Amino acid sequence: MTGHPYEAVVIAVEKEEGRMAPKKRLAILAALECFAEHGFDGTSTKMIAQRAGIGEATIFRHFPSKRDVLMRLTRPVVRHVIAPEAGQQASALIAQYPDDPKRFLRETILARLYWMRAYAPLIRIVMQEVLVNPELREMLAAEIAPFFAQLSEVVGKFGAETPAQKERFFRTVASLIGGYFLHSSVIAGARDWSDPTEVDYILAVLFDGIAAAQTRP
Amino acid sequence: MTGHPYEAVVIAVEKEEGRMAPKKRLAILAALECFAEHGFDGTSTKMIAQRAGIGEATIFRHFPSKRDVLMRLTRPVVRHVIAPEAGQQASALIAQYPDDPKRFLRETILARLYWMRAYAPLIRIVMQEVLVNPELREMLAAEIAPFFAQLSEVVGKFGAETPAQKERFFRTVASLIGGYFLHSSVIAGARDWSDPTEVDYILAVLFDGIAAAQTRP
Amino acid sequence: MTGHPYEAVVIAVEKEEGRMAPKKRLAILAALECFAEHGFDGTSTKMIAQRAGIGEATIFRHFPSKRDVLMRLTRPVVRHVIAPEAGQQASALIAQYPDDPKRFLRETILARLYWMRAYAPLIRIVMQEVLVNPELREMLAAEIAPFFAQLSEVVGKFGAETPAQKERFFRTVASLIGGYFLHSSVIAGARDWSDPTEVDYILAVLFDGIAAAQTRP
Amino acid sequence: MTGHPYEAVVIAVEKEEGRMAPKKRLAILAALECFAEHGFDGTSTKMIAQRAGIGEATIFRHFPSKRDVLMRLTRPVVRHVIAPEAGQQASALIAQYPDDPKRFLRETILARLYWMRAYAPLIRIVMQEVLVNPELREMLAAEIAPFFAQLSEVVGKFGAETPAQKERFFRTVASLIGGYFLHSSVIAGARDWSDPTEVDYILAVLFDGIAAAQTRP
DNA sequence: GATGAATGAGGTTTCATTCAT
DNA sequence: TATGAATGAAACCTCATTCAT
Repeated sequence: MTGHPYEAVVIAVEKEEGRMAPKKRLAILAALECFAEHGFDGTSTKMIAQRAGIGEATIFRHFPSKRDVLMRLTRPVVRHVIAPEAGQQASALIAQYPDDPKRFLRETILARLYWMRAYAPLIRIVMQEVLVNPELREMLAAEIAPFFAQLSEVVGKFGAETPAQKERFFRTVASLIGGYFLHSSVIAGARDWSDPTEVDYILAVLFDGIAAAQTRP
Repeated sequence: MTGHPYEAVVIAVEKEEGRMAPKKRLAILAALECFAEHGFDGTSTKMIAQRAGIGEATIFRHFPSKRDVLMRLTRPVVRHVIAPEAGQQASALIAQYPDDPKRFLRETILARLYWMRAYAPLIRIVMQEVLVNPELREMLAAEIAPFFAQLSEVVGKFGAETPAQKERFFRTVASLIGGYFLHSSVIAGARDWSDPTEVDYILAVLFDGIAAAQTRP
Repeated sequence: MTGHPYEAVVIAVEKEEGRMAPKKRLAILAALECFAEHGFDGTSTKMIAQRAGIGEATIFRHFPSKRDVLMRLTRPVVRHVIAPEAGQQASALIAQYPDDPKRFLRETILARLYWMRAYAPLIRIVMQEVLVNPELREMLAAEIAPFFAQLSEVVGKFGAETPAQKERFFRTVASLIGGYFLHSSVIAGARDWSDPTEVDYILAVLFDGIAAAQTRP
Repeated sequence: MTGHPYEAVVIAVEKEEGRMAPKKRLAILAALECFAEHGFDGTSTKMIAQRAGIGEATIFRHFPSKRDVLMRLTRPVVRHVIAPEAGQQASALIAQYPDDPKRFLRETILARLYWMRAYAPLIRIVMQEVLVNPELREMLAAEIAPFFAQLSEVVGKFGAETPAQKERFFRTVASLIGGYFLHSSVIAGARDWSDPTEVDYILAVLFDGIAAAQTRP
């Protein structure tokens, strides 16, 4: 993660597509920056090319369309970082805290948040685009499903046994994390936030209800 | 709310701007549909005009710009319906259930959801645009603030006393409602959903924690 | 046919689509000139706009695509001039020379040639495009079919009775006219040509064979 | 002519330029197919490269420009096959049928048609491009002239003595063959055609007029 | 109030071609 | 020999918006 704040994305893309041409790398980094600043529709390919210092046509040598630039950035980030790496971590954590699902949940959420922050701009764009782009929606669903499956067992320890219960469990946790992420990065991004503190609050709500959660610092 | 599913928006706008020309009404309804289907940037003024069966220029007789179409639809909905009407309801509910804040919260949330469903497409667009459109963000903040202020007292009954605690309280509730709304309208919109059932689940989580919530049907 | 050499095309298009905006007229005339000079693919919409002295976007207000410009020019010319007007003439000529099919054929061919010359550039482009553009091919086939049907009877007087014989008859005559048209306009366009003389030669070939035809002037 | 239907073109080109690199051969075959399907302007170098399974740059190692691909395919075909080989055949035929010019013409036309079919896609492209590409036009004129000169004497036997008469003679025959070729390959290509039958029809027209020709099968 | 006409600016994408390897 | 990478130029087309009627 040296050199460029989004270098991690390049690495993730390379894991997927193999070593890439230098200008393709530049294109990806520039696209990320532009998308983050102006949103997907607010970004033109010319913008990307100029920021990357490359010819506009070069983008289209490496990506068949502008839409594809977003997809090909998003998929590796989700797959290689959010999902499988998360999967590894989840396995490790399950082994580490076999009798403390609460602790396990805490660490899992914190790890997810860590990566959401690392890719914050991309996450925001995805959150926005996903409401309007079915292709992206399907891709996300496909990538996230295995992660959910893996967590299925642990979720059982919280009393969620039927698929419906599990779905609600995931929705609840995802809502709380997502809500916090948006609050802390979009609505009140200027403030200082302590992820562990907020996650502890979320967990307190989850385990003891919101009233009890207020007694936390 | 007869005639057209989004007629309610027209009524809300008329409360703000007075009786409107018939073609303006058509423009609004068409814009809502288009925005909901393709997002704000994915919608062209030509698209709106065609769906409305009016001339493209007519849109600009009634709205100074495309951006204003969205703003002038959103503001009345938020102001006249979500916020103040909600305020009235909130006052009534507070009076009605002075010693049962839990019940009060339930009714309040259900009422909010009722209106979210009535304006579903607009809500979705706003959710999407708010991430990328600061003007919209500020407008929303300004409209929602008084509503929060009004609820401030009740929130105290749940142990949220400091501003920070109140903010977290609101965030938590908003996240859970928002998450449910998206789940039930975007991700799994085809399914049959029972708002009261799901709200009861949310409340169970809020009051007793997620494990206890699983014992519900 | 005053004002502009291709004015006739505008008139034909207007018969089809109703009175047109002045800039649409300019666009059509410019498109014709450009197509004639550089072919369809060799002509850019920018070129057309510049020659017409209008904005490029104006072309697309009146025609959904560049391809459509060609189609919408070609169809009226073929329909209103080559085919039906030809049909009227054919009827008149049949009536005029009921017992002189040779004379009838002569006048018909001469009239066709007259119009081919009037729209020479368009005819050339169509001849070129038709080999590669199936849409254009189908359109032409549909427009020409009724004309052939109408001539069917006269053709019988030359001994062509079965459909196969009629088809060969048309092919033979069309080949000779087409060959002459290309020779006189593309291959040796600079020379002076006398259409009546050449048509008489063609007819001589048709009626007495090529050897006999040589005795003509 | 095994391996690939257009192999004959490769052989003709090799007669001109010597044994060629394998990828050049692939490029030629692919170019022919693409040109035939989409026309010259409708074909991109990328298309050719993809169909040939080679790199786009490889085309430019073997041909200085896209335009040259067409020219370097066309010239050998015309020079080595249509014209000189035809010349040889013509000499042989003149010797073979010194007193039967009609028979001579029949065999000559049939031989020409045989080769037109062998190079059908190229012929079609040339027919199309020649209308818009003066360079190609001049090249063709230069290649065909000697062939015409050689036939000049025989043509005299049909009564065509002055240059003007000869030119008309060639035009007439070329028109009828060209018309038949287009009819049988483009307009009604799906049907079964018997070249000898149709050539006999053409000859009947040429020698006895169209009415007499109808009595043929 | 309503709109057809018009457009400048800019969008994404394709093109034929060059060059370093 | 062969090609992946790269690109300037230009292609077609769309956009939000103005204006005369």
